[in-house]
Amino acid sequence: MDYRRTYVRDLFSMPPGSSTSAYGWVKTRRDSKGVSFVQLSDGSCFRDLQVVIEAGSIPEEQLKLLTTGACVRFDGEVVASPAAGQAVELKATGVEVFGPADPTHYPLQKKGASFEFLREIAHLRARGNTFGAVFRVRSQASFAIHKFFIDRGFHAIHTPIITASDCEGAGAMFAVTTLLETPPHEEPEAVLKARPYLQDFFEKPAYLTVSGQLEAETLALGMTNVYTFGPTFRAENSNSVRHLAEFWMIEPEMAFCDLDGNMNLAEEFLKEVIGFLLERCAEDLEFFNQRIEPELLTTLHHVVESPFERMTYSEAVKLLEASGESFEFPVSWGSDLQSEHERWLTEKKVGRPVILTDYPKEIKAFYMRLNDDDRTVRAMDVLAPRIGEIIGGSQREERLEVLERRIDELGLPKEAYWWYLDLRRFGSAPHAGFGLGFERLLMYVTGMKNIRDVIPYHRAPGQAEF
RNA sequence: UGCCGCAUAGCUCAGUCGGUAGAGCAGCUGACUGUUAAUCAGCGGGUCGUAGGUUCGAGUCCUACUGCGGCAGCCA
Repeated sequence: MDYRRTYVRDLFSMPPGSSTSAYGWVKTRRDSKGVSFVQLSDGSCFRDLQVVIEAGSIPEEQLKLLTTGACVRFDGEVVASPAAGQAVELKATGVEVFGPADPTHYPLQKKGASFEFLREIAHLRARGNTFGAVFRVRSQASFAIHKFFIDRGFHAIHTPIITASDCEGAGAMFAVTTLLETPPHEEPEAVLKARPYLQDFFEKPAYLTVSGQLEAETLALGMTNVYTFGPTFRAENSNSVRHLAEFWMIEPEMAFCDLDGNMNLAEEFLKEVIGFLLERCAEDLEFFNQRIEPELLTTLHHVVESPFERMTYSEAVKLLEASGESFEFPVSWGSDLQSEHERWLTEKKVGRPVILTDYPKEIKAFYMRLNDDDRTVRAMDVLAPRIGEIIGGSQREERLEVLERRIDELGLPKEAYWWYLDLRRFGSAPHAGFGLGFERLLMYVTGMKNIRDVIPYHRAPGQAEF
């Protein structure tokens, strides 16, 4: 056995008469008087292979083992199918059962199960249509993202996953410590209190990263265009269909780039990645369009073909105030937009992705470049129909005095930012970048409604099985 | 974390006014020469999430707890 062999995907284009083997897992078996049919899947593509087993061609006791979930190899001949539903099929001459699956205990069945149930058996769900398709799209999307940046001369960089500075300011963090190596019955809280952090592994508090942005900026101011694509952790107690405690984030950072350039990159990025997937994952996306989100292909093509709407936060607030809609939360300049506001803008008002810019400085991070009005910053959020905010970014504050003033205003520990401020002290440059949640992109592209269903094993409050 | 909802067969669900539980699928047995979520006949399958309470009687009403889901917030 070798990975270089025929996959189910390949069988569909083999000429009738070819002798071959097919490895995979049984989805269903249908029996008739003199013939049985097995749907075989190996995850190499969306389609199943129909295997035809004529009576007597394999031993009766082997046939009985071919139940849903069983892992097998069929040997046989590719033949033109006489029935509708598939062009070719495999006429079996032999079978080897690698792993039977007792049908009275195997939790999957040929009929669909709820996503909630499948989450509980996440170790088996990749065998079904939906999750096979999700994870194939995830793989291709990952490739498309790297290709997009590498094609444009960006350098892939790896920012640290463990960070010893509490200054990223993007939400609650997971502590990283070796102080808990003592057995739990020795009361870890007491241990933590009794022993100063000086005795911990890093000799200071350490955390899992919530963003690689600040580190990415340091590489951009030396290598010009860089990007990260790695795991990110947020310890927020958030229980929603679009948040995870562990997720993958893409963060490009560009020197000699302003907010307009940043918006151009974000728009190009979404268009190219989605366009790539429309081509490369056509069968999988067709499935999502039929079974998950009826408007999927229409909206994806629309995103690829039409320019994104761009407006300032202030313009958006005016539109919302004039909308006549009765929102649960009132709209007023200076407060952050609620989900319902973002949804109205992108779904009802514009009907395609919208980029909002120039938010009030009070509701955005300290590192965003201050506008001349001294009230707004060069921030941008890309909002997409169905899922809301998909990208958040900004032009960064490159002026040392302004950045120091912002840090002081917000009462942040300036000493901790010494290296970040050094960038502005020595050879500072206008620069910009954004962050994109990989799983949010996958939700958008597949139409899946819950972020927990676009990652193999989700991490959320109280959820760390597998 | 707040609000709302749900929890009944392996899965998806129904269960009326409170009267000791039902369907489809899956499983098992059989029928059928090519099926496509095959079809047809028969069979088995339940401590109704847990613990209390009200009642002659609770799947059904009440309380608490647990689990899950949705919405909101936090954001990517």
